Amino acid sequence: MTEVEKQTEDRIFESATEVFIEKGMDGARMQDIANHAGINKALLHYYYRTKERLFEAVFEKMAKLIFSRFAPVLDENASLEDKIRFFYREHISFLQKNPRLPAFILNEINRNPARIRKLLWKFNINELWNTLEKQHHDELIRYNITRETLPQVMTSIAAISVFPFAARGIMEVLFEKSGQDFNKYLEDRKEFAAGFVIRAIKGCETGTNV
Amino acid sequence: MTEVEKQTEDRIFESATEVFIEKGMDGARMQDIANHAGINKALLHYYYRTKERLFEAVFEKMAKLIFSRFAPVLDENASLEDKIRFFYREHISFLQKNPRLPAFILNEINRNPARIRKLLWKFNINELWNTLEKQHHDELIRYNITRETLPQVMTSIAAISVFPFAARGIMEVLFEKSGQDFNKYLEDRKEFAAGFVIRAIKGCETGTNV
DNA sequence: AGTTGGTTTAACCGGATGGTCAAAGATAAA
DNA sequence: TTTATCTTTGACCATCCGGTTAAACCAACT
Repeated sequence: MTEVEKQTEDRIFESATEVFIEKGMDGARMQDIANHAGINKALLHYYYRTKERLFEAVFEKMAKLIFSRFAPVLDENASLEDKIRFFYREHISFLQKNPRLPAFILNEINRNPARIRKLLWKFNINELWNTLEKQHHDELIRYNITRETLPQVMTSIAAISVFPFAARGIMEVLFEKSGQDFNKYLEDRKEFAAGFVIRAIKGCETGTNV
Repeated sequence: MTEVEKQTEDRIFESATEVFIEKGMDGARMQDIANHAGINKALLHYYYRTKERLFEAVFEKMAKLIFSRFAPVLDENASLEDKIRFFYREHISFLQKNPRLPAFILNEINRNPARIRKLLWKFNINELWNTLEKQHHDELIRYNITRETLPQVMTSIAAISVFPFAARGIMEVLFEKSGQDFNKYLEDRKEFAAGFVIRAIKGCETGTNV
């Protein structure tokens, strides 16, 4: 039945997601995924012909999931500063719920750059920047952010929320040793990151107004 | 002869480094490493008994290489701001020469957290922070950086230089599409990052002086 | 030349792994 | 009940891969 079929296919997909995220494409075993889903290994190949295709399905879903989180920021009708605050609150909360996602994506990007190339090719980055420039034209000028420095700013913003998760393994040890709590750090980071970035871009305001 | 022996062992190590960095522990094949070094596969096991040990040797060397780059900053006798500038100049230059290192380290940390745990256990992070606090006590107070926010600041600093390399695969595509140059971006980033961070921490100076 | 000790190789081993296949089970239509 | 179609399984296969072994090679010393 279609009901059962969907159930099985979904269970496979979910199991594959867990195993792939934990072990990566190379480290994951089809047998592990089958065991995890409580089914026969042959059934994996019945629904997804090869390991490669199964992985592709998982990766694409996860990549879209993580990138789609960037979009809502643009829809908001708010000042640039408020958007930055909104972004960090949402984005770090999302990553708290999916803490292994960044490492998974970054690892795969490194392992197989061609895949992300194909995926990103549809995605129009120029349009995103144009939108940003239209929405916040005055603010960008006031903050002295040009077409040249915009990538610098954007990547810095992303770095600050993604890095702690990508380097989670190191951070947890360091925090443990210095008697601090990683979760508290993440919770605080939502506000800290926003303040940090806003101060950084306000710091080079042109003196024309204030 | 010892001369020849060293040559072989070094050639193995170098080949292993290249292959492991490109493919990761799981993706790398002993046969590939042997081919790359122009020797028989059995010879790998003669010098490094197992794949695990060979990888360990490579990983430890690379980890030390990347972390040792953080130390010289402390030795400098300079203001905090100058140290930040110095750090980004040096660190980004280093990563430009070893662009795949961050992804390699981060990936392995994710794959096998126990290893980095063992490695970092010797390394005393508290001492590093104490040193920092002693060297820049007044500046930290002026910038309102407390024992609680210091990790926030430090991780943000690291994130800003490491992230572009960890996410290199994405960035290159995006830059390519928007007609900008990734290398130019990295070159500019040495100064931009420093300015960005300095403005961020100066922005919450206590008003006692200025 | 013969012996010794370290180095290098070809050939091989056993288990893991991605993938296939034919048959059994289940389900709904006739 | 029979038939047809889709789902699920156990058994199996070919290949890959890390690792071993025994013999060849080679340099130094006697």
